[in-house]
Amino acid sequence: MQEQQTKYNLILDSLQKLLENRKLQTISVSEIAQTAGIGKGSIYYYFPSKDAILEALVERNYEKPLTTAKNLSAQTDIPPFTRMAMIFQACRNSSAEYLKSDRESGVGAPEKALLHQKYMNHMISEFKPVLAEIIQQGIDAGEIHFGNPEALAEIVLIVLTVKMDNTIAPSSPEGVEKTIESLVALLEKGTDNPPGSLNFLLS
Amino acid sequence: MQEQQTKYNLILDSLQKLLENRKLQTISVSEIAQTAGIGKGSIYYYFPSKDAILEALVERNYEKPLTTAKNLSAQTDIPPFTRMAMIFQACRNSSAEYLKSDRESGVGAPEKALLHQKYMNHMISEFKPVLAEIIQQGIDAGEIHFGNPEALAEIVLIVLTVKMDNTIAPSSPEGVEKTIESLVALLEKGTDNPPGSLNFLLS
DNA sequence: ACCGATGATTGACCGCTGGTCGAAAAGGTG
DNA sequence: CACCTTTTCGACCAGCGGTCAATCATCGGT
Repeated sequence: MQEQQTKYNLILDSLQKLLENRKLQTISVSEIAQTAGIGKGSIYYYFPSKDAILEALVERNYEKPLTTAKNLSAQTDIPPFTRMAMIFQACRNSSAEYLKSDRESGVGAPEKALLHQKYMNHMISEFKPVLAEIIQQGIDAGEIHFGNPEALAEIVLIVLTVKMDNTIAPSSPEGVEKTIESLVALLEKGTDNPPGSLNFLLS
Repeated sequence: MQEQQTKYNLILDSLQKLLENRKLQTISVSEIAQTAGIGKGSIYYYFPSKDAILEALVERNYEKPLTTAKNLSAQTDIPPFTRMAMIFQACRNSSAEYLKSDRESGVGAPEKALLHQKYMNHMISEFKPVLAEIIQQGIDAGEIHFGNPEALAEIVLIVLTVKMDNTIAPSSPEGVEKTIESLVALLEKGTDNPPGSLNFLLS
């Protein structure tokens, strides 16, 4: 019918909508069902648990930026640092989507811990190999000097993710920017690149 | 009586014990009460909610390493990098205490998200000013070259905490070590210090 | 056109939870 | 002893995540 999207996605949509101004613990499965306009039992036909709904939502949200990042790793004509910045932008955009609720509404981020932990987990583990590959290419091309590309990718992703999420050590937008600037400076100096060669600052 | 420790601490002890091989969500307040050998109602006399018990437990566990770190910031005779390493050790020891359960028992770290988030939050926000102060002293003494000591402290703490917690992007113990080694290398290079001047590797 | 099978949908239901509350015990002071 | 405050308690409550037998929809086979 007019529903080309499966009920599976309908449930995810409902949870996402509810998550915009409520914390997870206060959202009941019955409520998700009600919002989706279906019976509570149906939810357990598509998902084994409430937790699994959240997990699926996280995965769905990072699908797009992840594939663009993967495509990026093949674009060897673009300089590695530029591609790193592009991945950073892709992440920032997609994370902004689920985080705007925290910033706009007064909810803050009291206990969406599970959500945040899952987002960060997904983010770091999925993007790490892609970013490591790009760094490796940079090393091979002599544009980056560093011993362990995997570890470097992890460090960068950890700091970026934590600061962009802004749940764990929350600070003002300017504070986030300062930290990221310093990360960039550290990165440039640590990989024998001149200041300004890494340009993340487009937000 | 023989109880010199208040009931407040008794409750924290019980939660800590239960947390050693169970995830938080499966531990009920009644169970904590039972373990502590008191009535369930008494728990709500000392704590406003289940969440508050966890919060208090986190704070209690980081009390000791935090004060030693604070004392360390006054010991200006010790070189800054050495003091950084000492703080790192203090953190590692105290975090090891609450994490050993994850590593030893088969529980893994499926959903203690809240616990981990709270630990990391506490850790980073409390240690940051102390570490920043030490870095500032290092800059003043000409031993460290970096623009923004606060941001540098934050970057270091974020990476260390995330990797030591090992919940968000879990990896093998060797993987953790590799990442920390790379962080040290990045730090040394980024602050114009020779390789080996920062020595974290005593675990 | 009818049937049976298979998959999808449902809400009443269950055990249990975090949290409340009035009563009662314990403890101190005169 | 009486009196008051601080502590302790467990029965109780609304509501939770999750289950399940019953129902409904769809459709290929005859």
